Amino acid sequence: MNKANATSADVAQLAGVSQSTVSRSYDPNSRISKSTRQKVFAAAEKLHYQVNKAAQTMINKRSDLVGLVTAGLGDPFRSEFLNSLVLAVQEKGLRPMIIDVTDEQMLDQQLQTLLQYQLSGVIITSGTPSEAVANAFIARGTPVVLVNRADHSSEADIINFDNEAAGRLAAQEFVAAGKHKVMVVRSKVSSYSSVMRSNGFKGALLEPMRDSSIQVEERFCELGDYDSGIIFGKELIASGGMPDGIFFCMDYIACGFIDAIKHSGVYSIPRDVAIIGCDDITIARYQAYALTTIRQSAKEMASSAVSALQARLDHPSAPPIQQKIGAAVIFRHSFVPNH
Amino acid sequence: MNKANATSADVAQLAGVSQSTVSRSYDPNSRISKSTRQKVFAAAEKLHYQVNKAAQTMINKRSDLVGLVTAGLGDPFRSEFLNSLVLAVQEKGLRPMIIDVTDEQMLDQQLQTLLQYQLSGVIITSGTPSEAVANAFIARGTPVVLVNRADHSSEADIINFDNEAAGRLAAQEFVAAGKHKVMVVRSKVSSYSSVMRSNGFKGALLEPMRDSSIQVEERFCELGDYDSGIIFGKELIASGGMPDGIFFCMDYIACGFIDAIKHSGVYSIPRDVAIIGCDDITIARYQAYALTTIRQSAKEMASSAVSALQARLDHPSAPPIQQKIGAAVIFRHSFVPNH
DNA sequence: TATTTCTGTTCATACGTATGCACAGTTTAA
DNA sequence: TTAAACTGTGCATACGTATGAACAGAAATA
Repeated sequence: MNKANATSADVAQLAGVSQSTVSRSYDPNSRISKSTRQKVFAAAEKLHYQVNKAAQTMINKRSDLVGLVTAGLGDPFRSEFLNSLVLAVQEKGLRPMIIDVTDEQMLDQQLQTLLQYQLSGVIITSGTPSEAVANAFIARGTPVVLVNRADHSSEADIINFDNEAAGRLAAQEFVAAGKHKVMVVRSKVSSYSSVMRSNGFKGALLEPMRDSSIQVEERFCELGDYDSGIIFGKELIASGGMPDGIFFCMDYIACGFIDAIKHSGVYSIPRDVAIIGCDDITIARYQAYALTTIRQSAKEMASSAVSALQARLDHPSAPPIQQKIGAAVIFRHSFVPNH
Repeated sequence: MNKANATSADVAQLAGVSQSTVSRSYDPNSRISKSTRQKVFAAAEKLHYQVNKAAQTMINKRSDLVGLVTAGLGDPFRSEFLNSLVLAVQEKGLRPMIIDVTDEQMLDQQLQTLLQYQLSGVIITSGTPSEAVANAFIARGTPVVLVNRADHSSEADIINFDNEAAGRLAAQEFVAAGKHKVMVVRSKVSSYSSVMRSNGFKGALLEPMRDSSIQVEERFCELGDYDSGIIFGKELIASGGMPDGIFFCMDYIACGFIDAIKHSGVYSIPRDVAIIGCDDITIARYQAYALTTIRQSAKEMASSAVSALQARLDHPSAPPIQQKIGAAVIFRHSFVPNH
């Protein structure tokens, strides 16, 4: 059994036909008699024949491999998203190849070796330092899908969560709940998504038509992670001036903030300060956080991205697509609307 | 620029040498004059030449692709581990290809198509219904590394977290702290890891030499996730008989339990009941949980697995390796040792 | 019946790389 | 000085598949 794999030639010999007939048997549009096809399939089964993708790739110039470019999969939303991407890719009969470009030092080298594989397509997720990556693949004629990225220049298909709408929704909830002083918090390191969310939030509160008895302020924390949320919370408690509503551009930060508040014991959530996050990461629903948040559906984003790629493979010269994925409020304990 | 990739023949022509000379230029053990090599590299750079992996694979019978077989990457430990695996694989100049076999229905089909790629190796992680997967690859002569799996029969290399030691460590801590009545909790669905952890825990407490004034009981919850921990906690609170120490075979369950306890307000952690988890997932350190736990180093596991694979590639016929990765207690708030 | 269309198959070749073999030129050994 | 060893390069081929072209026979058309 520890033999080399059976080839189509082996199958051909066993079935008593030519190699080309074997190959054509697997093409549904080919003119092959039923009896011959049966013979071929029987022989193939007996030999456990599996097509050699490497050989196939040489001819098709396509490997059915899809590159999923990401900057780490440490944080929960990213890994959920990647999980959904993997499943969606698999469902289409393609194979996901992960490319982690966390280490920017290695980016160039990574990119070089990546071009060696004849990828069918590349899906680039947010946070990636990827202008270069995208361009390199587009130059080679490999389809590229950008997810949650600012880039507009390219010929790539683009899938974006409706970040502005997310911010707007949060703002509307605070207004409807009669809040007087609200804050929006994002990380100093400006990611496209966070900036748009913050803009959406501020924009909705600064609309000229609105009688603005509501006060809004933008604040920053160091990074977009849990620890930054803790630090931000401690500082805000110490400095005073706690608002009655805060919109965090990332759930992660919100969770850190909540822990800081609870630990201090000074304020109560949502009575003194109501909190809305964004993304709906897994732990947002945990009782310790019970975070009201704007959901970004990882599943929906992923399946849209893969569908876009599939469409591009089917129609390589179609005009680029640009698609927005809707936002929705998920109510939990950290903010409760007036009913 | 939207051209087909340059081939070694193109490089050869530009450099004024033969294709075989180009190929040999990239082999450090080949006899090539310095001047020729320089000419070749210069030409290659000018044409942005990158070797075609598909063609290379046909000759080498190796794609440098490593299959990472996993059952979903939803839960935090799994995704951390996968993250480490991806990085470790990339570091060796190999490429990670994810294979998610969550859907057992598709397993067979997945497996079939997988064999089409000439994978250099396969790393199979726990929870995978993978006896079949492993055997299929071994039969084809593809190296297989099993991580945290019970399988012993095969010719694969095996990397295991020292699950028994983890359980033992937890038990020893409870003994040293003078606990009287302890529990070990795992999911009904018996995974290899959980069973071994539980056995290690019970074994350490039932040693014949020990003067056993300590009472130990094993309990089960439905699944190995957060929600099961919540349910388990509620039931235990309702039924009474709260022990003074609980070892959870998975951090995940422990987090759910902690939330259930806090929500009920009846007991205090760690005063009434001390808690030790296992794995050290990301959120274990969050203030909401501050979980004392037995760390399973994802990084260490991953780099060991990849190193084992690398060794196997270098020496295909070496005897199978079996390696244990050590456990260590991480102290946080849910259990504080007497000092 | 002669011609055309259709069906089912085989032949031959291309994809891009690595490598055994042959060979010419150069250096070392005898 | 002649033989032997070594160095650097090119030629030819194999890897396994897909596909255009050719072709033989059957069926349909004129």
